[in-house]
Formats: sequence, C-alpha cells, structure tokens
Amino acid sequence: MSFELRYRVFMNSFDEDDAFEAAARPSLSQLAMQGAMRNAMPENKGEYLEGLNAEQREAVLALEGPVLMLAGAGTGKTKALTSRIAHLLHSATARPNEILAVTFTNKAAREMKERVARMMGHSVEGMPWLGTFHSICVKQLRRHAELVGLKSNFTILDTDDQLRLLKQLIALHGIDEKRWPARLLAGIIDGWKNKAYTPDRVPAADHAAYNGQGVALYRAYQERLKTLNAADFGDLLLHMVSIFQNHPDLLASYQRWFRYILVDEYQDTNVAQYLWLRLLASEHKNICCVGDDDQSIYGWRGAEVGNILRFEKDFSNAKIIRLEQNYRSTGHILAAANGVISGNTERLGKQLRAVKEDGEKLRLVGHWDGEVEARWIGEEIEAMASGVRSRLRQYSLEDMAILVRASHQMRAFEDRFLTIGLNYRVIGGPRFYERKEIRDAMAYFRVICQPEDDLAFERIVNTPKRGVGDKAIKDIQVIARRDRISLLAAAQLAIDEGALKGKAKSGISKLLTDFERWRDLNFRHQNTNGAQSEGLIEDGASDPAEINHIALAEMVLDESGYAAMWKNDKSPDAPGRLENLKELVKALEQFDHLAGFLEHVALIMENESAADEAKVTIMTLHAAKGLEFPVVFLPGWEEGLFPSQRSLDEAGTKGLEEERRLAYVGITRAEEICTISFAANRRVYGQWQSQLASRFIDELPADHVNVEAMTGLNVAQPASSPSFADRVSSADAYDSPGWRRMKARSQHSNIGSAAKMVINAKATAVFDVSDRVFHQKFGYGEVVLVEGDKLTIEFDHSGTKKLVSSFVRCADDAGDVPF
DNA sequence: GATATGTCGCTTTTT
DNA sequence: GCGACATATC
Repeated sequence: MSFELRYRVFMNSFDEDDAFEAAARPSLSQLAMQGAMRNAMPENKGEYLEGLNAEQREAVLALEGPVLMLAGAGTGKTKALTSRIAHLLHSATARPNEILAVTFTNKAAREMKERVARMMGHSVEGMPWLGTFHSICVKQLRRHAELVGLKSNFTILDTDDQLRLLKQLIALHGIDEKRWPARLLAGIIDGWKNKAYTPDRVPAADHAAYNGQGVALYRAYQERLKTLNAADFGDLLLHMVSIFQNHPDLLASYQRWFRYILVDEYQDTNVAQYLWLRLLASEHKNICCVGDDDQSIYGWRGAEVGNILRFEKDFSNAKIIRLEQNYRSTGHILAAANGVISGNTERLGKQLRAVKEDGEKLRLVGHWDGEVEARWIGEEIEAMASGVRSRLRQYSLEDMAILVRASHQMRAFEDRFLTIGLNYRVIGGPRFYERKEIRDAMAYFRVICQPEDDLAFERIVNTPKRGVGDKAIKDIQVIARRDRISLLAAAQLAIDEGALKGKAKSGISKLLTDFERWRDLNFRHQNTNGAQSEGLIEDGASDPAEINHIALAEMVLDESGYAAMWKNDKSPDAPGRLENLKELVKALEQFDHLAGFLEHVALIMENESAADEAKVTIMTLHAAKGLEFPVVFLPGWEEGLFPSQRSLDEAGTKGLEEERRLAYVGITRAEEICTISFAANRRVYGQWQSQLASRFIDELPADHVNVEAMTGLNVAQPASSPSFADRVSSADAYDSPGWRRMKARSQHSNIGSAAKMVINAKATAVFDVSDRVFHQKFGYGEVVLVEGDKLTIEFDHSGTKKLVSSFVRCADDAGDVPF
C-alpha cells in the first residue's frame, strides 16, 4: 500500500466516531449518557432553572423558533446559554449530537462544555458539535475536502505561512514587495474571505485593490493552496459555505441534522460565518443567538454588527429577549461604563442595572511616564495582595488583571514584575507556538504528516545547515514547478537526475531517507492508534519497529540534528529553546498521534501554563472579553494608544466607536475595583514621546471617579465641558494625598513582600559578584552587585538589569537539558 | 554557502 | 529598539 493510500485509510478511520453517522447507531457513550439523563431526571428535574431571573428563564424555555438574546456585560448570558442546552437535553427535546453550539474562542467552548456537564451531573462527551466556528468547520471540511479539491489530511496554515506563500507569489508576479507589502495583500484576501467571496465573486468595486492585481493574486493563492493541500483560516469557513451552496443534498442532510443551533457572541460573526449559520438553520429555524452590540470589538477582523441588527429580518417571528441585570460589577463601575458607552451613536440601546452596591469609585491616576506607571501598578498590586491597600478585603494575585490596548504595552509590566519578583502570567503574548524553534520542529512533523507541505519543507530543508543554499533550493523549485510535484518529490528527482552536487546532494539525500523512515514509523503508529475499527490494521500492531509519536518526535529532533544545533549554539537563548523543545515533546503526550497534535496547534494557539501559584494576569482588552476580575487595572489611556491612532485613521468614527466599546469592555471586566491610568511620556519605537490623556478619560462621568494622584503632566487641551483634563492640570499634584502616599511608599518600597520573600526563599540560590548566571528571558550575564535578594546583572546581550535572585540560576545549570 | 554588518519599518487587536 | 531582510565579506 502506498503511503498516500494508507494515510487516507487512517484519516477515514479518524472520523469513525464522528457525530454524524453516529446518528443511526448511537455510540456507547451516548447511550450511557442518555441512560444517565433518564436516571438523573427525577432528582434534579428543572434544577438548572433555579436562580435564573425572569428574562433568563424566558430565554432558556423558548426552545422553538428563532431567539435573539441581547445580553449586556455580566448579565449571565453564559448561564442562560448553558441552561438552555441543559434544558434541551434534560427534557429530551434533542439528543446531544443534534445540537450545534458555536463559540468564538476555545476558552468559551471549554467553559460551556464544563458548565453543561456540571448542570447535567456528567460529562458531555456526546456533544460533538459544541466548539468554535473554526474547529467545527475543520471537522466538516475534513469530511468533505474532496469537494473543494483538497485531501482530508490538509494542513491548516497560520498567518506566518500565509505571508511567506504570498511573498513568493508576489515575487513571481514581478511586483515590488516594498511598495505593495504582502501584509496588505494578506489583509485584503482575508477581508474577502470573511465576506465569503471566492476569487470570481469579488465585486468589481474591489478590483482595483493591491495595484489592480489583488484578484489575480487571490486566485493564484487559492490555486497554490490547493496544490499544497492546505487551507488558511478564512478557507475553513469559506470552503464550507461554498460546499453547502454547491451541494444542496449535502446541505439538506446537515440542515435536517442540526435541530437546535446556539451561537455565542453573535455580534462578532462575519459574513461567512453568518452565511454558514443561516444555511444550517434554515430548515428547523431553531436558532438562538446571544450577543451584545456594545461589545462588538472585532470589526477590524470583518465582524458585522449588522448581523445582529438584521436578525429579525432574517428570521421572522424572532423572539427578542434583553438581559439587563448586571450581577458582576459594583454600581460605580457600571455607571462609569454606561457613561462611556453612551457616547456611541450606533447602538441598539440597553441600560444595565446594577444588582450590587455602589462600592468603590473608579480610580484615575496620571503618571510621569510608562515606567512609573508600571512601578506604581506593581506596588499597588503588592499592597492589595497583602491586604494593606484595600479596606474591603485582601485580594489574591489571581483576582487581579492588567488589561492593555496593545500587546507591546505588556513589556513594561513584565520588566517591572520580574524586577520585584511579582508572579505574573501573560495571556496572548508572544506565543509558545510562534517561537522559531517550535515552528521548526513543527515543520518536521508537518512534512511527515503531509508530504505536500512545501512551506514546511522549505523551512527546514537547510535547518540545521545541510549545505543546501539558495542555488540548490531554486533548482529544486524549478523541477517542482516543471513537473507539478511537491518540493519533497522534486528533491528526490533532482538527486536522481543528478541536478544536485556535493554537499547539497548528500545533505538532501540523507534528509529524504530520514523522512521516509520517520513517515513510515508515524504511519504505523497512527494506523494502530487511530483506527480502532475492524480490518484496517494489516500490519504493525505486533511489529517490533512500532514506536509511539512521542518517541518519534524525539527521534526526529535528534536524528535531524536539530536538537544538536541548539545544543552547540552558544547564544544566550539556546538553552531556553531546548527547554521549549522539551516542552513541545511533553505536550504531545495529550494526543494520540502527530496529526492530531498539529491540528490542535493550528486551531488552538494558546499555551496553557500550569496554574500552580497565584499570578497576576496581563492581557489585551480583546483577550479579556468574557472574563471578569475583582480588581482591574487599565493602563495607557492616552491619545494615539487608546484610542489607537491606527484605528482612527483606518475607520474614522466607526473606528472610534469600536475603541469606545473596547473601553466599555475593559471597565465592565471589573467586579470591585477598577483603576484607569495614563502617562505623560512614553517610549514609542524607542523614542520618547509626550502623550496626551485619552479622550475617553474626559468621558468618564465625574461622579463615579476619584482622581487619585497626578504627578506633573502635560495634558490635553481643556475640552468644552469641565473635565478631568482640567482637574489634572489644576490639581496641585505634588501635595495630593496620592502623591504623598506614593512618596512614602517609595522610601520603604516593599510593603507587600514579606510573604513573597518566604515563597522565594525556598528556591533562591546564593549569588556573589562575578557569578555567571542565566535568566529565561535575558540569557546569560554576570552579577555585578548583590543587595539582599536583589541582584544587579550585566547581561551579555540584554544590558544591565536589577532582578530578584529567584528569577535567575547558575549558568552551569542551564545547559542541563535533554537530547 | 555561511557568517557579519547595516538598513528599514514597524505595533493594534486573533480564530 | 527590535527583528526581519539585504548587502558585504570570508
């Protein structure tokens, strides 16, 4: 059996327990579940209805027909949504696999699964169609890939691959990439895909895009993706919409199947997602969409708030239910949020009512520069964690979050927290799977799983160095294009034809035999592990050469010389990279085979670090949507940064309104204490710039805000009405209570560190001046000064830093990594 | 072909 | 102020 063929057998078996066919013969787990449901019924009948308010209850009980739930921040929409699912299942109105429940993020999907499980009192393994738009579309597309010219083992490209591919095509078309950046084209194509335009459906008005060649390049790009057997993110939706539009019979079977549809964060759907939903819902019309127009913050990504507005038009007799009781935030916080959002004109209109007491007013703090801001917030967090700051209660670090507009703002906080030894976690920062070493390793796995993946092959063909230079790669590309074959196949042909010589020849030839061996091992493993069903395993089960994917991954990294490359690398971050590779291999344990892992990584780009100790969370406002924290810090409220200049330039008033919604989202994340701050000076592109306080600060209703400390600032021109800008400039900043408190604190700056030092003591080694040390982020360096547990270190490549000693270790230990 | 140096442009936001 | 890309030099 050829590899191709065997692979396909595997992929089919992969789908074995897939939801759809399971219809006719319910799987064991489903049977078990239904049994459990019936058994559970007498005791917890209607339990999930308790604790719902009238509107929530209405939303849960209205199972038949279209429902639009307009749910403001903190009004318990997830509760309503999950209760609705529980109700569907519990009342035996629908079987678990007949419910399509879509979210945007993996986090939301996971939470929904967990909450439904909790309500039902058992797991919801039987809900195969609860997931993100993307994961559900992948599932469908793997099954019908051939209808759009793909094979079911297609690769999902991320933005990086997408960009590299576009660059190649742009060069091929003789366009100057400097003048017409690939990023621009990527954005245009993404935009089209979000609107569900295939190349021949791009409207004439858009034909001038990208120097008039946008459509041609889009077409070429799609062709290229097909030959690479790959799909980008936009394709997942686009392909499914095309398939449904072109194959009515197939669509009909899905329409019949999904008797109940639920959609979370409906305001964030783009046109493609909307079409996909509408196609699927048009049979039973039992669709329940939940959304909040005030929290629509993904317009830049093609989200159409219009989808929410036209719901009634699309689905006649739609029931509209408003959730306006806010259970999350105190009165002052809610009032401030309401005040800010009222500045927007395009709203459906909704007034959140607080259930909680007024609580503390928002705090507004101005700082001299970004570093002072980071320092102040760090101290504030320490004080709250030690119970000094708050008269309400002591907070855990887990209760606190810093929400920023743009990810580069995170660095100031990271630097500061590293220095004072404050535990933090960054969500959505530089991602694990975007690191070079991880992407390289993944490229090896990709070529193993999908030999047509030229992008991956190109990435690693000379990494580590195999003596394959530009010339050799060009030659291989020429052959590949001539014979319309993959680079991998072309490389083999090049050797057979004698087109390669010397180092290039021997290097590639070794790589090719390696890949052949690895792929064979991988196939055997997948075939035994992925195919539980009959007759598929012809060989392998008892084969002594059998090897699992984890051992295979180690073998690949080892035999390819990739691990050795970093081991021999003397640069400061090499040890860290080896650590990351080790982590990557460890991550494989949660999967059955490499292919499953690759898909997971493509769809779920988050890296979950073990939540062992309490940590402050740092993340973007976008990432914070749907979350809540007792204590929230909102730094960097400055013109140009927030609202972002770019957003204003690109989308004008629309952009400003979206930024304002972002401010609204930020404030409404807070349950008890919300602190907004800004700095008068900030480094932008490494250059100091003086900043103006954000216009959103002027829009905060003064009755609900305390101005805490203003430390000598340049402030925006006074606005027409008396505003904070005025109060800031007129305040005697240097005599304010806040200033005095700050000064007092800076003299003995470690209010909250007693407990922390106990924690740190356990792991802290003792360092002396001139010790060589290693730091995960800054690399190698030498200790030049020791003050208690604080070290001043001159790093070889990262300059001089002052850090708490528990964050560094002896340079000698650092090399102690596997491979 | 592999390294060392220089230049430019850039930062929103993410499945 | 950093990293991606290009050019220069071995």
